[in-house]
Parts: sequence; C-alpha cells; structure tokens
Amino acid sequence: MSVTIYDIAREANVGIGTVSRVLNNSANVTSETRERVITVARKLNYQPHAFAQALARKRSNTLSAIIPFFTNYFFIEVLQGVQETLTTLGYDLIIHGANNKLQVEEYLQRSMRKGRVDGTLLFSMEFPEQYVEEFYQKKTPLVLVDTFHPKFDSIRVDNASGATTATEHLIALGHKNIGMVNASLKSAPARERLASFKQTLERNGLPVLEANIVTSTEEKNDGFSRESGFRGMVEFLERGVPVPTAFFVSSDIQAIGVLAALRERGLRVPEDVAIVSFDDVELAKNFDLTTMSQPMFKMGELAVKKMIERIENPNAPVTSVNFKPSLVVRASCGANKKYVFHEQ
Amino acid sequence: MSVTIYDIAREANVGIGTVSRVLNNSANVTSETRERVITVARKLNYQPHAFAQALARKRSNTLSAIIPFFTNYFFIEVLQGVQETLTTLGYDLIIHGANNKLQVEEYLQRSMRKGRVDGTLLFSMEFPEQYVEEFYQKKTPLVLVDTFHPKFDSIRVDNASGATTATEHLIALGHKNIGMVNASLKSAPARERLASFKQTLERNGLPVLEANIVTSTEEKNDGFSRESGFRGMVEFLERGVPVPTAFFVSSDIQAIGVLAALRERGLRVPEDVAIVSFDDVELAKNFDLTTMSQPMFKMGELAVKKMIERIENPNAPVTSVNFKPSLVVRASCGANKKYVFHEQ
DNA sequence: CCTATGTTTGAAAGCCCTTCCATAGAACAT
DNA sequence: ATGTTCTATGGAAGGGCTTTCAAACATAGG
Repeated sequence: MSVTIYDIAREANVGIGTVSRVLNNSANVTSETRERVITVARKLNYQPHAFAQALARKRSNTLSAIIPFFTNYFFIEVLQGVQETLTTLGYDLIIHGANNKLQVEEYLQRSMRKGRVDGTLLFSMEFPEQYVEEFYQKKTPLVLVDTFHPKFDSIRVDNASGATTATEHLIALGHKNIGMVNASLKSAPARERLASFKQTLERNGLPVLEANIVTSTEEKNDGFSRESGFRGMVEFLERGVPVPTAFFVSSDIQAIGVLAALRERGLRVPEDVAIVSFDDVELAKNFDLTTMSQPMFKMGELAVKKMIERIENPNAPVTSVNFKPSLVVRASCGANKKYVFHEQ
Repeated sequence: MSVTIYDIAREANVGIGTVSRVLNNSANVTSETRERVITVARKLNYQPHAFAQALARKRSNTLSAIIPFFTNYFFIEVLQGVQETLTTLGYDLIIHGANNKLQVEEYLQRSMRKGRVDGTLLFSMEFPEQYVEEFYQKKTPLVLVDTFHPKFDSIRVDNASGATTATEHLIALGHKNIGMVNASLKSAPARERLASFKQTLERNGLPVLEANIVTSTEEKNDGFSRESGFRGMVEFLERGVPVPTAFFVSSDIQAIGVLAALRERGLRVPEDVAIVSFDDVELAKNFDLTTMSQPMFKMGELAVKKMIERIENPNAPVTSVNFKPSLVVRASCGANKKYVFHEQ
C-alpha cells in the first residue's frame, strides 16, 4: 500500500539497513549509495511511519500538556512559547484540556500509557498526591508550570515579588490608603499575593486595614473572574468605609470587573481610584491596565527546555524556577500621562 | 522492563492472543479466563503501549489541528469543543500553532507522515492549492474549520447571514445612516460581510454611501485588530462627513478600537453612535458589545464529528456546513436598556 | 458412539522501523 | 602475496501489539 523502506531498498538495490542509515544520516555510507537512496526515496515520496519509528527508537518525540482551559489568556500565551520551542526540536504536543481534578487525573493516567509521550507538562493545577509515587517509579518526566510540588521540576511566577512591586509602585505614586481586591484564599497565588501586599504596606509604615481588603469567596475559578471582581468592589463600596485612593487587584480579569463597579458608582480611574493588577494578559492592554507582567512566552520556552533536560537526564536534581513579574505601566494607575491605548 | 502482554500471558497461563482478546473485549473468551487475565493485568499494573497498538491497528486515534495562534479568542473556544468531543471518543489531539503560510505547509507535511495522525483539522487559514493533489491521493482525512475548499469537508460561519442580521438589527432600531468599519478585503470573511451589509441597506431602501465605509489596509492579521479599528475610526472621523448614528464593525476586536476612538472624540456609545460587531469572543462580553455570535464550541464538536465520519467513510461526498451566527444584544447597540455587564 | 458444528485457545505472521551483527571487500602494512 | 584493519553493507532481531490460522476442545445431532 504505502511506501516503506523495503520498497526503497528494492528499488535502490540496497538493504533496508542501508536505507535506514541514509534516512537517519548515520555514518558509513558511501555518498554514492546515499545519493541513490535519497533519489529513490524522493521519487516514491516516502514518508516514515512515525509510530514504527517510535516503537523502534523507544522514543515518541511527543509531549503532552494538561491545561485548564479556563485560564484562557494565561495558558494560551505560555502555550505559544511551548509550541514554538517544541517545533524547532521536532517534537509534537498533545493537548489535554482539563476543567477539574478528575479530568486531570484521567489525563495523567493517559500520559503514563507507556510510550505515548516522552513527558508531560502540567499547568496551573495541583499535582494529585496519589500519583506522585507512580510517576516517580515510572520515571515519567513531568514539569509543572505555574504550580508546584517539591518532587518535580517546576516553573512559577514569583507572586511575592510581583505583589511587592505592584504595591510599591502605588506607594511611590503617593498613595497612603491602599486597598486590595483578592481572589479566593483557596488559591495559592492569591494567598501569596495578599501576604506580600500586607508586608509591603507594613514595611513602608502604612497601616494594614482589614476593612480595605476584599476576598472573593467564589468557587468558580477560585474567584479569578470578572464577576468576582465586580461583586467584590460592589460589596466593598457598600461597607461604607472611606474608599482608598488605590487598589491592588489580584488579576487583570478581576480588575475589569472592578473597573465596571467603580464606573457604576461614578468613580473615575485613575483620577479617583488608581488600579494595579496582575498577569498582563492580552485583555490588560485593551483596558489600559497597569499590571504585573508575567513572561508567559518565556515560561513556555523554559518549560520545554526543562523537560528536555529531564528526559535526557532523569536523575538530575529537581529544579524550581521563579520568574519575577515586571511592572507594565499603562493608564489605570495614573502614573502615565499619555494615553497608552495605541501601544502595540 | 515494563509490563507487556507476554508477561501477562505467562503469569495467567494463557497465550498472548488471548490476552489481547481480553484486553480488547473481543468475543470468544470464557468468562473464567477473561477474569484471570484481567486480574493479572491489574496486578501487574499493565499499560498498553500506544504506539505498538497504533502500529498493529493501523490507526493512531490521534488528530492534529493546525491553528493560527493569532485568532486567539476564536480558536480557543472552538478548540474546547474539539477537545471535549475528542476526549469522549478516546482520541488525542496534537496542536500545531501556525503563524504563517510556511508553517501551515510544514505542519501539513508533518500530518501526512504516515500513521502519525488519523486526520487533520485546518483552522481559519487557506488550504494551499499545491497540497490538494497529495492529500487527495493519500486520502489523508482533512476537515477545514472557518475556511473553505471545494474538495474538502468544511465548517464555516455564514458571514452573509450574520452581516445581514446585524445590519437589519440596526435598521430596526431606527437608524437611517449606517456606516461600516471593515477589515482588509484580502480576507474572505471581510469581503462577505461587506457585501451583505451593502445588500441589506439596499434591500431596505437605504443609500449605500462609500464615504461611510472604512476598509482596513493593514497587513497584520488582515486588519482584524484593535489598532486597525482604532485607526479606521480616527481616519473616518477626519473625513469630515456627517457621522452615522450606527456602525457595523467586522469584528469585536476592531470594535474595541472603534470604541476607544469614539471616546477620544467625545462621542458616546450607544447614545451618539450605536455599534454592532461580529464574533462574540470573550472580549465582547467585557465591553458590552452587541455582536453576532458564532457557535464556536458547537463548531468544534461538529468538526470532530465530520472528521470521524470522514475517517470511517473516506469516499463519502464532500460536505460543507454553514453555521448561522445569532445576534447577541448587549449595550453597544442601544437596544438594551439594562446594564448587561453582569451576565454570565 | 461417531460425526458435524461451533467455541476457545495458542502461536505465528505482520505492522514498519532501528540497530546489531556478521560478512564482504577495500585499503594498508608487511 | 599474505595478513590485518576498516568501512560499507545486507539482513536478522527486536520493539509490543492485533489478527489470522490452525488446532484443540466442547457440544449437539444422528
């Protein structure tokens, strides 16, 4: 039916071993035979059978990525980094979109199916403890992105550093009364961002008022949502406490809700209330948000690099990289005089 | 090293054929032996080797999707439909993010590597004419999503119908002077949307004024961008013609730019200018845009179904499905009195 | 009880490749 | 010319599975 190395061997009057050697650029083939084989291969429009190769090589050149689809903006940008790097290395990427823990587990199972993939990237979701042992035993390479487990390589964002920078930026702009709209404390990033926010206020001699902090209690997406931000700010405004002149918001998507709530109340951003948020997803640009930018593309790249290293050296010590977010100043904090909307 | 059916066969005192039959739920195995084999398999924690299976079955249960990353919002939602359907069918999905024609071609090549995937989904990008013959010969199943070629199955959005509905909505709201901000005419959807816009005006006895139509000349992303919308509207406002009371904008992302341009000029939406756009990506919700909604998730589902049909019946006649976009009324057209921001 | 029919089973063949091993031949040294 | 060392090459083995084939066994019918 379709062309195999046997066809090429016959046509070129060589053995299949030689064909394989030519196709894999192995040494010890005269340039004459090499030429001949290549010509025939091209003539027959030969395409290697990936699975047969994988079976023989015991390597699939394929990775899988388990990704929560709901983290939309974040993952898509990391994914680009992953993809681009992978392509240059000749790897393929299998996507597993998970929306809950159960699915994560199912996909982890699948990833362990022998030979299917050379390694797995797990994004933004906790690695289930009960699989630790199994992954360890089977030495299935695993890299965690935007999540953490002491036994596996991980790449994360330094939430502490980011929250500190954000808060300090507001302080530097002269704000004395700064509030925070946070996501659910069930989420580790939310906890870390809150802690550093408080510390930074203290370190700068500013009071830490619990009344100025709104914490989401929403289940859905751990409160990292527009609705959560909206409701959080509405709730806050109803508290009747003096409205801070600035807010640190734990994600861009929440900030959009916050913006809407402030608008409804007739409060202007940044004139009445300055906003700094976190993530710098595509959206942030559209809303002119000053925010803490995560190097998502780079994180994707690094994730792949780490994975390759892990594959090549399964016994190397576990590493954990923290990316420091950088401040992107747009209009919402009031620091920027010019209208930033036109930026690329 | 790792557990194979041979290990199971030995341990369970049966032949490998029997093991395979049990594992594949084939008929003609006594429930006794079946039980025994299953027990042993479980005990040894057997995982089938996907590639060996694929090699023997001549079927990989894997599809590839070639996707332009820049269509972000659109593709991600379609992708969810694809993914979810695929998962229930036990298929895997390989993602190929392409940013230009060259990459598309490279990935098409890869997809043709025998056995690698059972079929390929091509998103939003033209299928290169020079590959038609090859795909046809090799019978590599191909389904086009949001793009079209007469020789392959395709799933599209009915741009004509969508543009008509959008325009009629504005007309129904009493607007007599309606403009359009369009993307580059290099893009087929842009051409189709424009044509129907004009036709609808005519059919309703309204004048078609070229002066009221802005066409993007931008290369990048065929003018489907925020910047393009912004510049388009700024340019329009400088023409000095009377500003229409309503605009049909060819995409949500452009509409966001349009909104910003109007805001700069002090024009309010929807009081001074009503806006209806196209796509209904996540963003549209955040900006309260009235827009033509594409059933993206469903398109993904259908794409997979079509693919499966094609795989199972390679000689079925080519089909082409057009999804009719539906109008989602939010705030930007002025029809909706209530503030819609809170919608889920 | 024997034949005919059907069911269950083991094992070989095949899927397509890579890699190892043995051999033939060339090149070189003596 | 003979022996030695290398290089080039063909082909078998092996990777782990499915499927086919033939044999073994069971059941039923006469």
